[in-house]
Formats: sequence, structure tokens, C-alpha cells
Amino acid sequence: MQSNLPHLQSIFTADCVIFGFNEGELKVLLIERNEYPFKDWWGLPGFFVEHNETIDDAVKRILLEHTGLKGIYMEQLYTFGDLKRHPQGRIITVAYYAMLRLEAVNINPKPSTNYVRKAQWHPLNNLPELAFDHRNIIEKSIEKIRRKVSHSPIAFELLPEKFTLTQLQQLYEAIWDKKLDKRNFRKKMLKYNVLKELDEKQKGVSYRAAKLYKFDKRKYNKIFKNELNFS
Amino acid sequence: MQSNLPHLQSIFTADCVIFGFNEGELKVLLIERNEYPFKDWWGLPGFFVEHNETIDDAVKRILLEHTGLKGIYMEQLYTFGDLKRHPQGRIITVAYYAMLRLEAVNINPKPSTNYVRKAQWHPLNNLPELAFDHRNIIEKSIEKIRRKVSHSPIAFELLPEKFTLTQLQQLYEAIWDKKLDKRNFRKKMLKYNVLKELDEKQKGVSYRAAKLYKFDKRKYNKIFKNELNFS
DNA sequence: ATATAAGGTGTATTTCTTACACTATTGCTA
DNA sequence: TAGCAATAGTGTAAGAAATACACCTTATAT
Repeated sequence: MQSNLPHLQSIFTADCVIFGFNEGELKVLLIERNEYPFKDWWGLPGFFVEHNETIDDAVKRILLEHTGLKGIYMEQLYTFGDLKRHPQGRIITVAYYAMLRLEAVNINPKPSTNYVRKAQWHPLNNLPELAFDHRNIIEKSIEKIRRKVSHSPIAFELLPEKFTLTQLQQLYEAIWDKKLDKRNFRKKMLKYNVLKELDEKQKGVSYRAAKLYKFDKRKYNKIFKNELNFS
Repeated sequence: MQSNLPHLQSIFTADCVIFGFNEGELKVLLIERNEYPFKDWWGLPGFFVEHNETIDDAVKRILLEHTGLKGIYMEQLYTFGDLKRHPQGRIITVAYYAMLRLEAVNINPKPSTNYVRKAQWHPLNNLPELAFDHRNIIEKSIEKIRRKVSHSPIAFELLPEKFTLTQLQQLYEAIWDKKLDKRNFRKKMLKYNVLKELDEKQKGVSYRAAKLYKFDKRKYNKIFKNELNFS
């Protein structure tokens, strides 16, 4: 191969769609922008990728700078490249998504970058108007997790470590936006044999407390080489 | 929103993974490169995206210039951005894939661009050494179509308009790289009710000729709002 | 003590999946 | 032209999974 080829640059951004689940609702983590374009608007955590970092690294760095979140595993979703999506020219963006335990993480109220004023969870069903094509990116993400949740146990990533079967069911209902049958749901979930029943009950509720369960990752890895079928 | 923002550029490429099916084998369309880097190597059809075209448009244009193929519907697969994937610097590439009826299309033996010497089908199980990270891109594509073929009838895109059930079965066997039971396969396929039996038989074979079938897209669209489950 | 609110449980029916082997048809060739 | 070679085409029984459906239990609050 010939050397001394011209060195080319590339300028593009990476955006993060971070899902959480709380009080029976799916939430998305948004930031309030402190810079043009779309100054003062809400949008996804996202920024330019540097020349010397992979996209995977960039998206982690950006999430950390914007929200304080660290060590989150994100998956690539899609690359958006409409000509009009960015006012400064055709800037493509590579979008990533992740699902996490909302109550197990701390959002930094004061981001480490001046480009962002603050980060905040917003219910998926009641989003503000968003910068760029971020609304569209979120919609694509939710379609993705709907497909993904059918054959892989990602839903557990959204729940606290110890959860009740009702919480688990509510999560599936929120993702699919439809009601499920309680008995059939439990039968199916328990049959997969990836839940570990704990000797512990819910606390602080004013009705009969439910048993708590844990997702048993070891059992899961043993039993399923490839894919489950939660649907 | 403030105007007079600086105008930014972006330099990146788009690559095409085009699958065909023929003689019981999956094939990929490769081009022989006529330019540095990787001059004389085989690789995927792919090139730089212009500033005034969407990625979707670019990938269509590039495929046409490299192979003569027109009007092919491609879906985005993934964006690859390793630091070392391109010798001219960190050039990311947005990969697309498509499946098509190999015998229904004509590959242009003389590409309309000087960057490419010729285009040719190669069996997936016997690929030459490839430029850049194109091997990796092809592997990701085959994983994608394996997942996709389980819940959507894309396999029909690879077959000639009229096909036998054995051909259909061989295609699924090639995609999943495993043998299927003939009786169960036929039962399941016919039950979905998206095949139309024709009054016609295979010709030119030296054994009992098989019935020909067509994929009935109208039936499909009527019956299934969302997804099938071919698995 | 009673009301409230959610937890927790089983069965019958239907549908889907799987495993499995022989006869039928056509063209070729000795 | 007999028969061989090669693939087409077909059914059933058993087990697994999906679905539809309603009532009693338990903890807390008043």
C-alpha cells in the first residue's frame, strides 16, 4: 500500500439516548443547552467526536461531561445524516442508547462543560420540544428497545437490583405500551429460570408487601447461549 | 436561534454490503479497487459522501457508480469508526446492506468510476482478503440478516420471482448455516399463508420437477401489520 | 373491625414445535 | 424399455408453549 496519502479529517457528533424507569414510567435523560445552536432548548447529551478517539469512547466522554454518568454501556443505534438536521451544515450524528437503573445513578446537577446548563430526567410520554432531530432519534430508540426486549433480558437493566414481579410487568407494559395478563406474565418469567426469589419483601407500602426478586445473571449465562424470547 | 454560525464540514464514507443467493450459496458483491489505499485489493463498494447529499442518497449513487446497480433499497447497518480502520486518518464509514435477486440484476462489468476496476459476486464462504475493515463489516451484516430473517420475510428478496420450496429452504439453511427438516419447514411456511402456489413447474431438471411458488406481498401486507416469525 | 389496595395462585383449551420415513415422479442410461 | 438416480411431496403423534380467565390472601390505615 502506498504511504504519504493526504490526511483527511472528519467532523461529526455523537448523541446519547439514556432510558430510565421510575414510578411506572419510562424516562429519558435530557440536557438543557447553553450554546448555539438551540441555546436554551432541551436536547440529548451529545457533542463533536474528537479526531483521536473512537465513536464508542467519544460517546462515553460526552455523557460523562454532560451528566456525570460514568461506566455506562451504550450501544450504537443509528447514524442520522439529513441535510437539514443541523444549522451549521450537514453534520451527521451517530446515536447511541443505554438503559439504566435510574435510582442507582447520580446525575451531576452541574455539568463539567459550559455547553450544558443541566441534565434532567423527562417522562417519555411528556417530552419538551427538542433541539435538532432529537425527537426523531428518541423515537427510533424506543422502537429499537421494543424489538430488543423481545429476545434479550435488557429490561433488567432498567430495574433496581431487587424488584417485584409487578414492577417487572409494569416495565414491559411501559415498553410495549400495552397491558399484560398477570398470571401468564409471572408463569412465563418464572419458567425462564433467570429470576432468583429473595427472602425479602417490599417495604414502605400500605398494602400487602410483594416478594423481591433479583435477576440471576449466572443462571442466565449458563442456560442461554444466545437469545431468550420474552414477548 | 442565532444565525451566522460557522459552517462545518464532514468527511466520511458509505459502504454497501450486497447479498445475493445462487446455486445454494450466499454471495456478496465485491469490487476490485483501482486506487490507493488498498489499490488492487477486493473490497466493498464504497466511497466518500458528498456535502450536499444524504447518506441514503450517497450510498445509492456509490453503488450505481461502482456496479451499475440502480433502484436497490438498502438499509443502514452500522457506523464503523475505529481509529486505525483507514490509513488516511480516522475516517468513519456508514455501512448499508441489501439483499437482491442475483439473477434479476446486471452487474456493470465496466464501472463508471476510475476508482474501481470491476465488480463481481463472491461466495460468502470463500472471500478474498479484503481492504480496510470490510471483512468485519460483512460479518456484522450476516449477523444482522440472521436476526432480521427471523421476523420479517426478507428472504424472498433473495430468490427469483418464482421459486421452489426447496430453494426457499436452502436459502434459510444458508443464512442460518444449519439443516432444517423438510416437512416441518414446508408446513410452517405454508401456514403463514404468504406463498402463492403457481400452475407451473420447474424446468430443465433431470428429476421430478418441483412446483413453483411466488411470494404474495398483498396477502402479507393484509395479514401482518408488523412482524412474522420465521424461525 | 373493617375497608382498601395490591399480592398471589391453577386449569383447561388451543396453538405451535418437533421428530420421524416412505411413496411418487421425472429424466437418463445401459 | 427397465431400472436407476435424484429430488418432490406428504401426515401423525407427542410434547411444549400460549392464552383466557376469577378468586382468595395479606398488610396497612382508619
